[in-house]
Amino acid sequence: MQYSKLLLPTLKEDPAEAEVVSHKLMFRSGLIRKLAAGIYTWMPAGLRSLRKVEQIVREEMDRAGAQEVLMPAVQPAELWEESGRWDYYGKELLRFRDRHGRECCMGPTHEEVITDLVRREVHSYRQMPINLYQIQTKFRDEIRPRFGVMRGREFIMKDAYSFDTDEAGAEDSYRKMHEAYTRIFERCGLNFVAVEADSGAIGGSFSHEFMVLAESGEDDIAACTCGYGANTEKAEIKIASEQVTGDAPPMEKVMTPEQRTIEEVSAFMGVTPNEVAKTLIFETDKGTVAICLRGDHEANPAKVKNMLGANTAELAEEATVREVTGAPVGFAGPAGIGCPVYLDNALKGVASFVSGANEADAHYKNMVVGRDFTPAGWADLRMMEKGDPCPRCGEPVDVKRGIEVGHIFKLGVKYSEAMKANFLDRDGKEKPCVMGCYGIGVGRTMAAAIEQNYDDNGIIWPVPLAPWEVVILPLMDKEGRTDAEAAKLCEALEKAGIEVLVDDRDERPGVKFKDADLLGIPLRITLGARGLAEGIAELKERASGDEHKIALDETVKWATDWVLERRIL
RNA sequence: CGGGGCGUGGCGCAGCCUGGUAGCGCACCUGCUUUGGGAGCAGGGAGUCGAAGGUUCAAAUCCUUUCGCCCCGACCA
Repeated sequence: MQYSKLLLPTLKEDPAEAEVVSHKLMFRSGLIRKLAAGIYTWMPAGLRSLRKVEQIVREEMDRAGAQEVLMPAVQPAELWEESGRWDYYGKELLRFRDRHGRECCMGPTHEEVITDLVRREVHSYRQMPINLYQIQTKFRDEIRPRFGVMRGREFIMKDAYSFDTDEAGAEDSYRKMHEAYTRIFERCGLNFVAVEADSGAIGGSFSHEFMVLAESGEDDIAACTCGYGANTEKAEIKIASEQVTGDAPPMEKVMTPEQRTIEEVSAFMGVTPNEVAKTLIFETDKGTVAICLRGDHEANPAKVKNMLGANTAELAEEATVREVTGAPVGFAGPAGIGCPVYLDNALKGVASFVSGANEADAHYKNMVVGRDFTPAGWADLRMMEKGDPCPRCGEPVDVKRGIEVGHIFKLGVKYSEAMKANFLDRDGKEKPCVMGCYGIGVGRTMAAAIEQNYDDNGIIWPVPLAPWEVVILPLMDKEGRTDAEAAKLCEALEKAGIEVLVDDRDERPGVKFKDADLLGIPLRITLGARGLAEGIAELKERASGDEHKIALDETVKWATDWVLERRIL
């Protein structure tokens, strides 16, 4: 491939709008261009990498016995009404009407479509297990798209759906996907972990997320040396559940004008934040509740939802807070509040604490559970933190940042029951299919690879994802020998099955070096007048920076071997 | 949606406070020189200053409205 004929526009400067490394580098190196918020065009070089991720995904899905299909992007509202998600899915679902006034949406996911397909075509246990997947454009009207293709509104996703006759079969399908995902991310050259996760809006009984470890990740994951890993919103916190008691003096009201935050209140009262209980008001579809946590802990809405069996749980508006507490925001407390109060288990370790008095500018001290108020219940309601005990082995966990590149769910019969995707079993009885669904963000995986592999000069592609494996830089010379050698070398390498980019542009050497680094091609071959005079090519590895002077007639073999060793199959 | 910020040649920005000629760097085109880490000189093309109203002799600049985009919070591959 000749650079001079490619649309590969590189930029010297970072785009003003980009924040994270992968977004900056994908933009600067000409891989993507933006059309609108969260909507991107894949440029030729970017598409090559994207296709490589897709191809790895495709090969591993096929290897796991899944069959590729391609479903429509536009979906009729009726299916969503049937599953119950037309009302439930919210504004993220882009809805519109066609010319006849029929309601439609852009598919954010395809459980409805696939379930419809399977209920029409699969009627017997003999046709299962079956796993169908596609690699297709999804649209989710995110409130705030960001980080380039990492959180776009339109994005490419691989989604797979398995159908089994029973639980055991479904678990086997799930395990196969877990294995396939592990292979996929290994082949992409990524450093990742699979962690237990909350199943959220998709629903279902359990799920795992595949997380690429990177500082810019949007998720916190708890990891333990014993092998346990979980999203911190999912991670179960097991602590001593014995209530600590002490001889606390009677509860006493203290005036605390303008002291609202935990820091302010604890400083004012002369206690540490873990002796203060913070009270948060949540509005849920099961009613308004108050959650009490130790002052230094963070509330976990996912656990609040799960405790109540609610679909939604959001921090309440100021008006609601005033209504239940009778005070401005900042003075809520468990005693005398106008809604049920649930306490986080960690408060069992606090004999008496400071908390809001549900009155402007006032807090109580020496507050004791049971004596001064009666909670509606105790539960694990907070985010796991670094140092909390591992639920499996009890050792302290570490917390790291991760990018969610894949998520697998065991769905059970949620959709098949709602949409009557039934089959006749061996015993002649009609039963709902047991489902699983499995997603991979294809573009996000590519961006995650960049987040994990870059330096000041640009991208450092893992060989399996690089748009080209080798770049040849013929430097200018008067006789034009370097161009001729480059063309010869390119042809020979391509014949050997290597993907080659020749920078045949009429540019100065510095420009070619900079662009080659920026684009992150794993192996660079420089052909200059100096080297040619000695009969050598200069090879440089992008990742390590190691340089090798190789005789011209051995270059093809050397480079081919180098690349083949690094392809992960 | 709440909070903060930005819209000026393709990209990155200055100019706006204190109205009066639209400017800089990169990129682009032509020529000459140069050629091992983003060259130099000369010449050139390209902007209804996001849009619409208003104030004014005069608006990129002041006022109003509106659209778009980015960043911080709640959602997710």
